[in-house]
Amino acid sequence: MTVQQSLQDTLAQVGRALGHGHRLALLERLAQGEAPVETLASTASLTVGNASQHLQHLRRAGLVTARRSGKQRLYRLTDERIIRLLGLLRQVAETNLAEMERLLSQLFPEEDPQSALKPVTRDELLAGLSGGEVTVLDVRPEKEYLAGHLPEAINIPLDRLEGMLGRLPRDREIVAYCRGPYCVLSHEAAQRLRQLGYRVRRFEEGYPEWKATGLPVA
Amino acid sequence: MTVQQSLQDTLAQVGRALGHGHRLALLERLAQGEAPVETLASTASLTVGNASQHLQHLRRAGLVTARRSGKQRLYRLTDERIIRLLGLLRQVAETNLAEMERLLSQLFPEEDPQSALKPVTRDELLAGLSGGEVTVLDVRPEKEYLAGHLPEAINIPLDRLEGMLGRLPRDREIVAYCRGPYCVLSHEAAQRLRQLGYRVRRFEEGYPEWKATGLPVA
DNA sequence: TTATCATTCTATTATTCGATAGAATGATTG
DNA sequence: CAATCATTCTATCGAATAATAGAATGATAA
Repeated sequence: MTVQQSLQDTLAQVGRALGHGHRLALLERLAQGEAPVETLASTASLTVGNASQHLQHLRRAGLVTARRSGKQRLYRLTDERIIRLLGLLRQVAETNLAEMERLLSQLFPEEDPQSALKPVTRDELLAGLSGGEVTVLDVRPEKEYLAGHLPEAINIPLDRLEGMLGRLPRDREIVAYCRGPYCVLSHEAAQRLRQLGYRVRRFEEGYPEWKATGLPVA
Repeated sequence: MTVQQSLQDTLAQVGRALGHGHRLALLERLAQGEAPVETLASTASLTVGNASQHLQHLRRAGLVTARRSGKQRLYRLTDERIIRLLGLLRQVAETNLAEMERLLSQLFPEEDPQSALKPVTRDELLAGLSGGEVTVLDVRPEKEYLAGHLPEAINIPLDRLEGMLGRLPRDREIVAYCRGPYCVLSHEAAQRLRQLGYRVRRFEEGYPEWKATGLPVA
């Protein structure tokens, strides 16, 4: 076994860590911020034991680390670059696998590229923000909002949407975002708000991607 | 099984494709340019049958495609982004896994960051090129050189180094590059040339990374 | 100190994956 | 059309991986 091969095997260990849906789900949740095993397990619909094992796997691959806090153990991503890695994985999959296209059209049925409802790109959002023309809406749970959010974003968790309409402007364009490109919270929110007469589009990325590119967060 | 889970499983398929040393070796060779199965098998030290199976795996994950040419089947990467993906994987592994550090210090023993021999970064090379101060040396096999190389690079395959010294300047700084960050050809060349009195350092990346960032190639 | 709680560790079992050898395919050459 | 060549496909076996349940750890709270 040459050094070259050992290097490749070590790299492969990182690749293998990305090679299971449950681990990707855990990473996606961790991209929102650190969390204890139980939270991670429940958002990924896993038993605690199983989640723990997958987290060990991720830890050995250097993708996550943990710190103690009371009797909990809080996991977090070791590195901002892991979010970029996941983003690239998505891009490569989207452009090269027909299966991805099929699944995405299921997830976001009416967002074909011709539609006026197609998601807002990062550049469009930045332009709208600096021009002061848009209101930014964060529809994630309050806990995730508090751990970090886009500048000047208003937080209305999806399940309290109807009760907090007062905080949204009727006359301005609203851009809703949530956890990431495949998160449906902002999509759902945009649909419901449109029915009520608001002008809303969803952001095509999420909070983690925004943060990972070095843009300001609050 | 929700759509979200299917998406994650599909992404995981791409991750899993990166999760085996042999497949990473195949991808690395493919990053130099398209090649038939036999070439790929021999550079990765695999039997043709085994290489073929791994290539099918990569194909299903959307990372490679093939075209016929005569009775050969030429494989290539589907996407420039795959090179960026591999680069990120490396970066994440290097910063988070102690094992990587250990292996790299074995591969490049005298290149500690304090040394004057530490590799040339992309920015340094670009500066040297535009200033016309450096000679660029490509030590890959001629075939790979002909498939694409850095602008104004001189090709001297490592195994013909001593016979072609006449093409190298004695008074200018020489920057040697090869297949990628973990390729030892340029390292080996630099060592041998230094013994002969040339001023040589190696480029910290390789041809594929140069090309993938959109820099000009010949 | 004991009890409790979050988490990890340790089998166990079922499933998937990787390597090999040999047959099958399918394009090209004589 | 037969022979050859590059590659893929199929079947098999051994190795690695994933899920589960239950025991063990180790920090905190009573």
